[in-house]
Amino acid sequence: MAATLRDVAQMAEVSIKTVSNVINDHPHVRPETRARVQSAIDALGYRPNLTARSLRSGRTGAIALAVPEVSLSYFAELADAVITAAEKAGLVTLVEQTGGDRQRELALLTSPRLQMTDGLIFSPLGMDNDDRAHLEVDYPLVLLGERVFGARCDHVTMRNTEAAKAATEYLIASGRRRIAVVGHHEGEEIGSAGLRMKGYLQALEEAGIPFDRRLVGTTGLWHRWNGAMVMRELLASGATFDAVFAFNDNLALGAMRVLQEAGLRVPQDVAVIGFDNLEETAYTIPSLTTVDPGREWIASTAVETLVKRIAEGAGAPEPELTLAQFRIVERESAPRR
Amino acid sequence: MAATLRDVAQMAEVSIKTVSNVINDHPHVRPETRARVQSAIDALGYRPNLTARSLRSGRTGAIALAVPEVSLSYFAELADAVITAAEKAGLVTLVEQTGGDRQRELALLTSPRLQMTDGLIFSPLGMDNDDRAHLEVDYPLVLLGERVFGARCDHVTMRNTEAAKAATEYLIASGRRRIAVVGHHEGEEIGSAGLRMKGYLQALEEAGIPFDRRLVGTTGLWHRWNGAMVMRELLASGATFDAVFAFNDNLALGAMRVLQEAGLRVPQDVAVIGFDNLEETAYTIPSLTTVDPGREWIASTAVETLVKRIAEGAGAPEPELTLAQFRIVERESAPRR
DNA sequence: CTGAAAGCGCTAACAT
DNA sequence: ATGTTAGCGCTTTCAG
Repeated sequence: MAATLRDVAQMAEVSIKTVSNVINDHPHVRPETRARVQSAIDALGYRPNLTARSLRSGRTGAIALAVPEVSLSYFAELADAVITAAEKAGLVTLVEQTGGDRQRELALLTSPRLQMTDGLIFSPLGMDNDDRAHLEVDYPLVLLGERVFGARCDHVTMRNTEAAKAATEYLIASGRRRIAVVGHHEGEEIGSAGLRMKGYLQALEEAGIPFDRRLVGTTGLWHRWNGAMVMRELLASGATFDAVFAFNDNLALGAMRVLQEAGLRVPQDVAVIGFDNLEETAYTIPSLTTVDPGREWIASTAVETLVKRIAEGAGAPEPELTLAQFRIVERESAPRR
Repeated sequence: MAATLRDVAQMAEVSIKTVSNVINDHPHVRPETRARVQSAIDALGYRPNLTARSLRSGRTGAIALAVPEVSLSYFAELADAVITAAEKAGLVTLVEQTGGDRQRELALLTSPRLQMTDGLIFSPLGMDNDDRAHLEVDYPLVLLGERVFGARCDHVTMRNTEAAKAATEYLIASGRRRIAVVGHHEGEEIGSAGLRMKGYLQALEEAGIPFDRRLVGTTGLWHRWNGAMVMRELLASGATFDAVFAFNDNLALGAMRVLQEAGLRVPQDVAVIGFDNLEETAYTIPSLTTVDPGREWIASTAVETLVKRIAEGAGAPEPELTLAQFRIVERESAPRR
């Protein structure tokens, strides 16, 4: 059996309170007493029981991170960043997977499993804007992503439309005029696809380039394979284009591979720009020009925001929407000029 | 303030114990009483306090998973599998990152943060065999990976040498004779590189193919970029080969890309086989033949083993070494014939 | 500066 | 079938 405060107190011949004072670095302990207590702690190999501490203090020292799947590159890198940021704040991270399934997402929000944590960082995929009432929960919650806007909780996300517009403008500035997109979701207004499409359209319009529906590649999923498939369709359709804006890096990599397979040179014949700045995009051949949506910043800001909410308890200020800075990472697949 | 057992008991006009019985599905509760309690629970929105339950029961319902980095594909997919398996067992998973750093790995083993969990699934990278005494801890621990063998704790891992031998034999059976390897670690005997190299050498020897040192590509890190670099060196060296066995999929993908860039056809001119069976290898072009080392099985077995240990407490049977079945996944980069 | 004692919310042994 | 009660190990008033 592990040693308890009581054991230490007994051994050091002081009260339990004094031991507690020593452990929590409270002042008002005579150096001499402190030393005696400390040696008892060492002798017994005492380690405070965090569960008991949690019960008493109402804090667990853990946060939950809920994502669709950690094995998807974007979420893997997000999880890495969140875990690292949480650790710096002295918190451990408990990872939940929802599979991007609306039912599981809603269930998670009221799961007793969350009781083990002080708060939740939540990246839904299956929920939509009509579900936003479900996000009014009685524990600290920070929302990520672009499935839901206007919920009464803190929300940290990226500037999808602006970033997509900038990506498109970047291609235009480098002299491209016929820019295909890959990853469109028909009829979607919010959500990554909808918002990025909007940015693309804005950029075209401002540049006076007519929108050509034949250059739109539609695909629900955004895995590498989908990018390849969509690009095959575009090529087969006979459409001509000199650049591709893929709505994420997986799509871009799949599309790029098919372009090369078809004998088209990237970037000479077709420039390719992605979105996400996954680590591996620096090492592909050619390396991928992409939008860094500020993933690291989002992760650390989400943790900071959550930590603040946890500290505040109730009676806190209004929830905020915070947007990350993005930047275009220029690499080989789409040089600036 | 959240409702407690007491509040529910008061509202339902029963004792606290009866409420507890209802919640824990104990028998000996009259249906009528049960219904009354249940409606009080619903009315108050009562949710059991897991922290209190933990303190009382000595179980937290959480396990820890420690990996180098969740953003590395292999560990991302491992984490996905572990989290999923743990969830099936009613456990949540707390993810810790060590960065593959020996000091952090050792520190983690004695971290108070583990107090929040019932046990640990640990995949070290920086530790070596001499550190195995550190794995004798007083909580349930399941070791993964191939950095440490013979420690006094359960160990679930893959058949590295056998699988590597089988991969090499597969290439030989398909008619290849000059098989390059990518990912060698000079002088390593255990660890993924050492064990896989051993399997490669065994296969060559049994087939009567002389070992050619010029076909060995050495690289400490196993990212895609390293595979590309090593392959460039091999090609530049003038060495000739008709197949490549890469010690993991990242290396294989990097190498394959460089081969194609150099105008060599995969698999016609050079066959490529990897190791890991990452999800994305099914979707590369060409798709990658690779060794599935049994990652899913390892994850679920690790969780099962840990659950068993947790249930047993002390006075338990000897720790076991369990090895996953592997299989060769035949895809385009190295057809069977 | 230190000690005594009251709980945090729950479970389980023991009573009825 | 249901009620009473003693802690799990800690923090934290409140006294001394």
